[in-house]
Amino acid sequence: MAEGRPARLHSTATYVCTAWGPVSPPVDRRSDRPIYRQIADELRRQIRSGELPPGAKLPTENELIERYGAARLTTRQAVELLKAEGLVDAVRGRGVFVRRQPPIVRLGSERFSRWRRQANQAGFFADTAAAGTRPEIEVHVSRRAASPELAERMGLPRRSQVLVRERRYLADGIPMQLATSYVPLDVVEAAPGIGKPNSGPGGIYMRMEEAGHPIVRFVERITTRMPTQEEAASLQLGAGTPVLQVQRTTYGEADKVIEIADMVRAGDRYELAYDIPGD
Amino acid sequence: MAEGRPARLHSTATYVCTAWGPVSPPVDRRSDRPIYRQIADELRRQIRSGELPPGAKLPTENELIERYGAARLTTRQAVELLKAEGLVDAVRGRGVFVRRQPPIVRLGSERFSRWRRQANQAGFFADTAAAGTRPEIEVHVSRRAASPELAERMGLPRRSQVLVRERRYLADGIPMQLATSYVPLDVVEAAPGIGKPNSGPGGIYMRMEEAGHPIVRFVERITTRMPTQEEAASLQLGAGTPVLQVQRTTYGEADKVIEIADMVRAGDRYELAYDIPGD
DNA sequence: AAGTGGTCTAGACCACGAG
DNA sequence: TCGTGGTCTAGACCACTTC
Repeated sequence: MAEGRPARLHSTATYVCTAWGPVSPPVDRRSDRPIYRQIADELRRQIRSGELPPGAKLPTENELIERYGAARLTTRQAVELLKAEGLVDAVRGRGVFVRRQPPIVRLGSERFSRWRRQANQAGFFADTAAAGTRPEIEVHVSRRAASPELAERMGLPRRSQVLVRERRYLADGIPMQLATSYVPLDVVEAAPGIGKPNSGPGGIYMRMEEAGHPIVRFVERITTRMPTQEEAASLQLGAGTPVLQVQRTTYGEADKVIEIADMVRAGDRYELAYDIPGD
Repeated sequence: MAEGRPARLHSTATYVCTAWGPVSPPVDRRSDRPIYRQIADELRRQIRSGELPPGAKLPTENELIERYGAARLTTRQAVELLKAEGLVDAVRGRGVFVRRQPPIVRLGSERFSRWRRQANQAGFFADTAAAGTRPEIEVHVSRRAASPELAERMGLPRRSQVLVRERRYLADGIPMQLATSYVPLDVVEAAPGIGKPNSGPGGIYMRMEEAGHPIVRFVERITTRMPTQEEAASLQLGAGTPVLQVQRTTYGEADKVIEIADMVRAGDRYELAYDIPGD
């Protein structure tokens, strides 16, 4: 395309300004900064400044090629950079678009209060109710021998059997988090509801407290990292979207570990809040 | 290179096995999965399995080209994918290496206890002492008018002046976090040490409590995202490394906000832990 | 000097979406 | 059908590291 014609600035522009030079800042080919980074810098600036608001369409590859006089791969490298930064999404056949920020769910530590559990205001259903979204939970329950690491974390003898609850949580059909919980079998025997896919109103914490395993405290450990390929697919994460990894330990009386929960949450859809006493 | 010769598997391999087919799983050119993804899959598998342990050198581009019979750009795309996932680092002139995991600093909420403050065991110096590393803090102090958003967060009238403390924290010369704190001027007047770059033993929280502004509670809000270019440079983050963004609000008596701290922490160097009471 | 990864060009064919 | 982005090839020159 455009063979034999002089490079133009915008495929839809009038010719008036083409005689005066580029409208978009041209690349400086003598600069140490690679051309693809210069192009990315300019697009990034336009996104940050709001010239290209969320949902806006970036120039097509052919437009970038004409605008900056670069090869196709060079313009693609620029867009790849923005994709890795989580700023844009490419859709084959349509174009490249500035990413829209999804609504953020705020999880406060107050949602662990006993009052909430007893009022059936705890857990994912309450989280979605607060956000006005439709909850959906995929559950798989099994029993298996704990790995040495897991047994260590739970204070159990090696190779102890544990109940395993694997879940995927969705709000309005959008995957929010993956979670795997492990519960010692003596706790499950005291509160059989825990072993069912649907653990009933108030969730497994309510079942535990009904069965004489009051919850004394939780500890949550938080890290972040890029998702594995499997996590990115299961959570439908865009490129350049990290995950929050939350590892929760639930303690009953006498510091007994009554649950371990390993969670992987979509990093662009959650905000976690914690209260810390001043003394 | 290798013009006119049939593609071989390893540049250093004997010819014995080449008659039998590739040693590394070959790419399936009829598969729907792009070749560069197939190459990345194989390298990722070797990294996860420990065949390529942290610090190990990946095959060079020329080796990958011969091994998989692909073009140079195709093998580069595979390595680019692994870089974006944070699994490897490329060093010009040397090669591509499996990334080593840096030591992780665990921050527990107990470090906010009054006991720690009074024993001078609070803050970044105590964090590094626990980790056995040498602390370094770059501080810039200024005063400026609060933005409307900041005034809102602090419960101050619009355009109020606030003290601004901007810091960069390093441990053994490695950048760990960027932080900006805002303190209302009446608190600074009561506790002038807060306005000095070195706020003295126990830090600004100790100064506040000495000056009759006891700390009642903290709230920390946590999100994750990819760093900006500036943050990635300042924190010396490798490709594919997200950040933890922590926004802390410090409350004094009568729910007065006595400090706001916005922190950006290297996502691969921190683990945050919080205690949550069971009631 | 040789080998490594970084950048760039000029083509090609394909799958997908919209008109 | 046409324009879009996705994949792939076969070259080229460069900067940097190692020997």
